[in-house]
Amino acid sequence: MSDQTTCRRDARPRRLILAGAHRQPGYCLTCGIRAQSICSVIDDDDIARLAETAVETLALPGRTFIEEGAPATDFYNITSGSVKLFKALPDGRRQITGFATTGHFLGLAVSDQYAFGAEAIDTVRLCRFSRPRMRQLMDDFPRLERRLLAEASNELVAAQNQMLLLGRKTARERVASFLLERMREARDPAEDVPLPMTRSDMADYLGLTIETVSRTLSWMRTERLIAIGKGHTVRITAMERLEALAAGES
Amino acid sequence: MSDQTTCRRDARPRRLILAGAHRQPGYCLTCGIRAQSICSVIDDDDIARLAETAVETLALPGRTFIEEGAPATDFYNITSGSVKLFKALPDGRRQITGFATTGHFLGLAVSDQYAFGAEAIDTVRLCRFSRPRMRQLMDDFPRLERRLLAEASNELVAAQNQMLLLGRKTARERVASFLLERMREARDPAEDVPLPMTRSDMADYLGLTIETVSRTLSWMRTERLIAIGKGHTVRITAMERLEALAAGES
DNA sequence: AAAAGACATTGATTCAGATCAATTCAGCCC
DNA sequence: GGGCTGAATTGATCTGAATCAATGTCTTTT
Repeated sequence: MSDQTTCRRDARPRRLILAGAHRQPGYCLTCGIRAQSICSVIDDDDIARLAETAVETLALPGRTFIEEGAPATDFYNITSGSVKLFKALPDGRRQITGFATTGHFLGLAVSDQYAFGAEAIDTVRLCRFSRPRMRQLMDDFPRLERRLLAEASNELVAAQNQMLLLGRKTARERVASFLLERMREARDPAEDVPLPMTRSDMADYLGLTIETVSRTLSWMRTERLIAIGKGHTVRITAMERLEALAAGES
Repeated sequence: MSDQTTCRRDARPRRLILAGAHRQPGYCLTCGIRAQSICSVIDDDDIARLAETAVETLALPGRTFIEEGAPATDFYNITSGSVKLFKALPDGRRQITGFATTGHFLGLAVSDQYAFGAEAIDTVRLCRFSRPRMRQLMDDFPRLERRLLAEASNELVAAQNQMLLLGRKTARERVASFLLERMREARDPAEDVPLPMTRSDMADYLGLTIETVSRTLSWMRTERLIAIGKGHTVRITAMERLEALAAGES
């Protein structure tokens, strides 16, 4: 009976992915707790009521599943994979406003249009809700609303950090900040930081060009701050100095 | 008896400013509706319960009432006046992440430290809550939580726009975007845009220097896009061209 | 294994905006 | 009105990152 108070459920064709579907790590939709954890607000009755509210979809790498400016009809929860969020100018200039991974919510707009686009980096599993359904869910599960507020607050803090980076940091400081952010994001055992995105994505995230990103990474290598590994990874070899650089202390 | 369902209340020494205190326009704390409007979730009993939850404070121009990195003990609602929010680097470089005016909430942090500083531009009237009190309020009034989520969503959209501006727009595009934003913010009858902040604030908001801001405004004047008025105002004389410039179409 | 294409690095040059440096202007307070 | 002070403008020069241009290095395909 312990499963009755657990968020984890197996996959079925059309269902609400509460968490941990496909045996991958995930977050409870209503409380934000990791997949295997107990989630007291959800029981079998709740799950039966919710079963038909969401559609599971798959987005292949490179697929833009949210178009900037399009009518904001749906709301998404990322079940696995990672996504880049961006805004663009008419002449093609692009700013990546953030990366989102497993457990993140997308499409929370007050406006009736999406304010940003979203594109799959690798293969992404998504849980899609209609907007009225989402409203219903928030009414039925107040903890969901609290969870969304917490996530929005965190994103706001991240956005403010990014504004400081884009408005006032040098190229070296930007790249250092980015590497440390990636490290914290992907809490691997070692200090090997995975960089699954291209140089172009890094540049569009940091407000630089691909050449400057590349040059800066090379400079960091010659300065023995990092070691550039095989297959889009970087090892930080002088954490203290990199942190000082990212914080703008040099 | 119609006052029982109205948010508007007169001022008392220590009280929750629900809205419209001091006969100034304001917003209902729980529903976000303007001062004079009906707010069905608040009645006299609620008001009695809430009466002692907040402290009204005054911040004089230039006063920093939230210190970046300080323990996040309080939560604020701006009752009147305008505020600049900012982050700084150790060497003094500064990024203004936004301006907040009447009705806005500040200090909504998941972390236990403030992620940004806040300084009064003019004289600011504030309604201050302790964090536990705020949590209590959110439990008692679910609409407050919804209101905060809506505000956070809007701020997130604004933050994404600002990231695009800081990462990818030219100085001219930045200043044009800023003027239009100010115009929309202060929906005056005429096209006279008030700019109460200094050139230094504008520069720190747009990721530029004061010289570049000044030069760009002068250029816009010679190009007959704007007319610079007396006492920190600007009149937009070529809306279409300015909008095209802000959108990056030239 | 070779070819093709995308992605990444490195070099040379340019330029938008920063920095340094005077003025000029707008409030203020006697 | 006449200094006084901080803010704003304007000019001259410099520089960090962009742009232009090869070259090099992975991946995928066949």
